[in-house]
Amino acid sequence: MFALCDCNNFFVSCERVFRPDLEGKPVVVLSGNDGCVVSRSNEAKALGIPMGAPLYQIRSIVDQAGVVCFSSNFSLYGDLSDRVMSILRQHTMRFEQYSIDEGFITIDHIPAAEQKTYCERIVRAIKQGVGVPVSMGIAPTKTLAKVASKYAKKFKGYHGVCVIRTDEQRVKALHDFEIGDVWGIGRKAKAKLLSAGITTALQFAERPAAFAQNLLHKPGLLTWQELHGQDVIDITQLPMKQSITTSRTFAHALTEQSVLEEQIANFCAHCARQLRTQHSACQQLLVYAHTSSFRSDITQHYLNEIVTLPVATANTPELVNYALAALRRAYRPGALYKKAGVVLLKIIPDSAVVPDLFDTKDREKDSRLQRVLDHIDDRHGKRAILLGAQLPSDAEVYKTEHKSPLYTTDLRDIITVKAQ
DNA sequence: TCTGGGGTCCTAGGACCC
DNA sequence: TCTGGGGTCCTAGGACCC
Repeated sequence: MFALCDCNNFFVSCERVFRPDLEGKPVVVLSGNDGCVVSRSNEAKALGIPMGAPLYQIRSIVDQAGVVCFSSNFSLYGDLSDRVMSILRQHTMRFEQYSIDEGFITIDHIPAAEQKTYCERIVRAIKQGVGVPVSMGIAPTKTLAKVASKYAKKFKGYHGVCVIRTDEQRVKALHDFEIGDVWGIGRKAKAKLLSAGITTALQFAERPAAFAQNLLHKPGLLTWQELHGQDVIDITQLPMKQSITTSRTFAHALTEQSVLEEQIANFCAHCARQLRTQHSACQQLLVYAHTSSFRSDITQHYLNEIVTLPVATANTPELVNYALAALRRAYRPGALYKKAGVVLLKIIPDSAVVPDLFDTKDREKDSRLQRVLDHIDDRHGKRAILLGAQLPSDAEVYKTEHKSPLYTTDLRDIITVKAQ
C-alpha cells in the first residue's frame, strides 16, 4: 500500500508558519515578478480566485476582500519542504519525494488495520514539528492514493487521512471524482474524454482498456490500469537531473544587450552550480530569449541558440563564455526581450567526461579554482563572489513587492528582521 | 501595461543504415 | 514506363506534473 502525503496550500501554509495572524484570512502567493497566483488559502479559493490568475485581473477582489499577497520565497519553501520530507522518511522503509510538497511512502510494514491511525500520527507530527498542514491518501496504487488524498483534504471527518482499500471503496471514490482531477489527465485528455461522454473517473475506468489506449495512448492506459488497482506508474527519480534550467520573465522588456548579457551570465552560473552539486557535467547548452507572447501589437521574436561543447564541463567561467558567445551571435538589436533562460543538456556524471587529446585548457587547474569559488559561496552566501560578466547593472529587472523575510535560511536576513 | 518556473516522458517523423 | 523494405537512432514538439 502507498501513502501519499500532500501539503495543503503549501506555499501559503509556509508563509503562515511565520505569520500565524494570517490563519483564517485570504492569502495568496504569487509567481515571479508578482505575476500570477500560484498558491491560495482556502479563504482565497472561496473568493473565487482561480489558480494561475494574473494579479492584475483579480486586483478588485484582492483590494475589496483584503487578500494578503506574498511574492514567492523559494528558499523558505524549500527549507520547510526538507523538514516535512525528513519526517516522512522516518516513518517508512521506502520513500519517494514527488514534488516540493508531496511524497509517497510505502506502509506495508504496518498491519492493515492500523495504517490509518499510523498516518494520522504522521499528519500530527508534521503539523507539530513543522507547522504545515498535510493530507494523506492510502491506496494500492499511486493514482488511487492521489484520489484518496483529495478526499482527505476535502472532508474534515477523515482527520487528514483517507483510505481506498476495498473494491467497494474504490468504486465509490471514483464515482464522485471528476475525470479532470485524476492524476495524469490534463487539459487535452479531459477534453477528449468529455466529448466521449465521460465525466467521472468511474466512467473512464468502466470502459475497456483498449478505449484508454486508443484515445490517450500509453500514458492514458497506465492511468486506466492504476484506477483498477494495478501498480504500474514508477516515479523513481533518476540520480541525476537530465536537464537543468534557469529562466526568468522580466518586469519590463530588456532592450539593452548588456543587461541581457548579465542576466544570461547569472542564469548560466546558477545552472552550473546545480550541475556541480549533483556531480555531473554537460555536453550541451541552450540560450534563449523571446518577446512577450501576450503582446499582439509587436513582432514576436524567438532567440534559440544551442552550443555543443568540445569537452563536457561544469565549469562556470567556461560555460558562461559559451553562453555569452551564443547570445551575441543570435541577439537581435531592437527586440523587446521579455523572458530569457539558459538550459544545460546532455548531462553526464563528471566521472564519465571524455578528455580531448588536443584540449588546450588545464581542466585540473580550472576545477581547483572552481572548488575554491564554490567554497566561498557556501561560506559567505551566494553572490559573495561573481564573474565580471555577472555584475549587477543599475537596471531594475524584476519586481517583488511582497516578499517575506528568509526566516529559516539566511542569517543576515534574520539579523535584519530582528533589527527592524 | 500588467500573464511563473522547472522538470519528465512519449510519439511521430526524418535521417540514416544495409 | 517500371526505382524496396526493414530497422535503429535522434530530435522536436506535445502533454503532463507540481
